[in-house]
Amino acid sequence: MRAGIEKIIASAIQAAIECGELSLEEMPDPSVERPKDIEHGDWASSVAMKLAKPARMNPRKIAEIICSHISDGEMIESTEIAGPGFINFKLKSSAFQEVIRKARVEGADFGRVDVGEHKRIQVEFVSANPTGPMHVGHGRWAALGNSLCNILDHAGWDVSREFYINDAGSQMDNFANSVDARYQQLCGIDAELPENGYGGSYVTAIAQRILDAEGDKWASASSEERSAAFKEIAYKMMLDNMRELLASIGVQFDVWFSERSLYAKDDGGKSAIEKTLEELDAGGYLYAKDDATWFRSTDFGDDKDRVLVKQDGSYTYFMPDIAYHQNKFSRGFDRVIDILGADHHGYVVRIKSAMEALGNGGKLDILLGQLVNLFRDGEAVRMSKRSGEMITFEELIEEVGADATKYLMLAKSADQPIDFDISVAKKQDSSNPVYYVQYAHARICSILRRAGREVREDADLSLLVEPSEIGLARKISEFSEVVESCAKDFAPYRMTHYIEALAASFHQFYTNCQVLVDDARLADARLYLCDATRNVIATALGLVGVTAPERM
RNA sequence: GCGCCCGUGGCUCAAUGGAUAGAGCAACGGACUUCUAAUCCGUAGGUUGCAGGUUCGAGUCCUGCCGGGCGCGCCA
Repeated sequence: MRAGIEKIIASAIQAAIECGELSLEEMPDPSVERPKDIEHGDWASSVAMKLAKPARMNPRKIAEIICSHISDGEMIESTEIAGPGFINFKLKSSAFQEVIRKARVEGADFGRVDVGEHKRIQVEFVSANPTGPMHVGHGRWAALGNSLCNILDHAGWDVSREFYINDAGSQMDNFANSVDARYQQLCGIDAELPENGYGGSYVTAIAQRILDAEGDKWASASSEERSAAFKEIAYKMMLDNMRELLASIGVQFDVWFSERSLYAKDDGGKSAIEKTLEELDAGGYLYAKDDATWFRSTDFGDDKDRVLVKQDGSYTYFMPDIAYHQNKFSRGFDRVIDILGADHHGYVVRIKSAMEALGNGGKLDILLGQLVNLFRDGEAVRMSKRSGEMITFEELIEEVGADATKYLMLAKSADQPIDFDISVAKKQDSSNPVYYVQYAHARICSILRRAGREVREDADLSLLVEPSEIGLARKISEFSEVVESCAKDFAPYRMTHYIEALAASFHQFYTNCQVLVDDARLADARLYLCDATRNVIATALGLVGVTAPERM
């Protein structure tokens, strides 16, 4: 639709230039937008105001010239010049009828656009350490990443979802030793948690599961043997747990990437990390100081250089991260997105510097999300009353429900912190937008059931002339633009706002227009509109990762 | 101190540089013998933190303040 209007304006300007009424160095951007106020038409252009200076003319005069070259064609009902020089377009109702038809016929493909041009994009998100349960912040990234991927796919990208498993660092040993200590304690052996060990009750639960499955046979093994074995057992348990939890809320990953693979030697006897290090060295970005190896990230705007290989010869966490990102690009992605918590923002310049040094600058985007604070009845809570420990994402889902949790975590821009009030999120009333939009869907399904007949393909949509019918159609027509905008700005929250506006348009229509009326032709047209709306709500909710219930 | 993010009705948030700054919640007043009232309609509520600047046009961009969050390890 937008493209159509842009074309009309561009050719009108072209025509004006050709007959000498306008003189311009170059063609301007058509500057087409949706007016906020419906009084200003369906579409508007501010191009005349932008041309005032280069064309050295009064903007209203320019608007008049442009308008005189616009032929109404199939879409435009009328044009109007308003305010300082806006050109306002009113569309023919046939344009809306066409949108309604597409909205129903195209099903889950409605609103697909092609901003991605089938290029490959990878989104890495959640990537929670397998040494502890997912916290509520991870839940936000799960909701955000999943929805972003859905939207990018709808916008024509070839999307790959990835979870990076930090399974190689010293924290894994620490975790294994913590499980070991609990295991020994369960066996009646006097053992103490390592310093900085993991004290959470889930560690004891894992030890208990090992004890249940394998008995106390490990008690007599050497602590090295035990630790090595427990590391793998506990790791698998944690990973399975996360995988199941994420799958249960509809978040699936294409790739679970193990950090360990970056240490694996290839045929030439070198690991990915070693090769990345050599590549950086060949580029002249490394130097030695204080028995450590440093990366000259200040060359790329970082405020200090970063250590890659420590004095003791081991790598900093940053080193495998560079190799990992390099690996992503080696897999041929045109673009790569990391979703991280705002507490990692210091890391952004660093990793981007490394990618620039390795020739992949500009292809990496890092989406920082602000943190989630939990409340209950307006009071801040961090700890669970029951366990006395941090409230996990799993507990939150259990208490609030996956749909409401995901929706509410998605509904705010990523750079706004979220104050998530559990008691508010649990309310199933008008204060909760999740139910507002789901109710619209259920209401439509109810009408369709009541109708007792199929929606007619040949319904006469020209009978839809009431303001709330046109308003609903207009809202439906915006869908593909919202998809585009969300995809371009990596901003799924806009989709939730759109769904709420769409649901509101439907509820208004429902109040103003009886669907199942005696006039069968009118009823058919309205049923058609209902079914089209139902499809758009379901599709949009699918993009945000929330279910569209048929009954409530 | 330095860096990143944020300051918009009482509360939670919107607003690709565009027209009279919009929704929801809360408050108040209306609408169910009619397809789901988890809904709709109406009223009230604002100097967009402050001060400059750029622009035909600034909540939006730039500079400087004020206020809040987060981060500044050879931890991960």
